[in-house]
Amino acid sequence: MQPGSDEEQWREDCAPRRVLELFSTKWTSMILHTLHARHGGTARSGALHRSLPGISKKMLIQTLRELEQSGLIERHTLDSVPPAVSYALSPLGQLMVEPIELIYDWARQNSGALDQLQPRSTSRRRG
Amino acid sequence: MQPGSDEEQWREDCAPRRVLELFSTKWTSMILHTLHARHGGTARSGALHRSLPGISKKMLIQTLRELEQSGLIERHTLDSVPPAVSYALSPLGQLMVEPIELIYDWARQNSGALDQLQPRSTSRRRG
DNA sequence: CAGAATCCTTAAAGATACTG
DNA sequence: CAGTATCTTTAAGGATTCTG
Repeated sequence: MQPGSDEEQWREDCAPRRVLELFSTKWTSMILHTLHARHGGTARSGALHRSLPGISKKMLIQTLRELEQSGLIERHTLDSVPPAVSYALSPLGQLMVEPIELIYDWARQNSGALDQLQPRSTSRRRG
Repeated sequence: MQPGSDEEQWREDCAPRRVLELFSTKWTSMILHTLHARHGGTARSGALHRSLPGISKKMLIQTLRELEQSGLIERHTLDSVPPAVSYALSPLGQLMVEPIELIYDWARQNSGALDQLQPRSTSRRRG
């Protein structure tokens, strides 16, 4: 088609790819979605864990750390015994929830058509 | 929030997760996007390869095979020498391009804010 | 040109046990 | 409750070589 038009989007580091890279790890988008859609933006670790059936404690904490380092969530701790820790979407995190909800909404609206989607023979992500 | 509301979306096999799983492999969404946005839905293998800087021939063919098996693209071959093969978005593929373009559009519109996104220390996806 | 066949490296994810 | 520390598995992705 137009070989050289809008060259930025083919760069390795363009915005779309950064967003998609965020979606490429198993739990990232699900945690952000759950935090937003099920907990209104803030939740304690345990509550979040219970909202995410199938996730291991390790993957939960690890992903939360990565999200924190990316500036998408904030970790708030109440120095009590037993410890109480909550995670909240940062402003940037609230922004990143937008495309995630776009996907969720679109997918739910098209779930009928998506049933035709054959799962890949390879991959199947070691779940 | 509402613990038990809309229980489907927390299932392992819900539509949103199937879509996101498709995005989880490195080249899938980029190939579909390129096929659509740069080639109008159909392209020959070589042209596609040149439109995707950084992809290896192996990953291109492998991902194309998976997309074909998922019913998202169709492989058309002209039995000539040298061989000519083209790949085209199927109706289902054209549907799946929708959420991909949603992401691309959203990301381009918010590329400024996305510059704040810190890359994760781990991961960095072996590219 | 389009692709198959190997080999290899690493990271993503899970299991399990332990700590304050 | 919230989190760390290992250990292991496996598959995703890449490099290279070969073929019709």
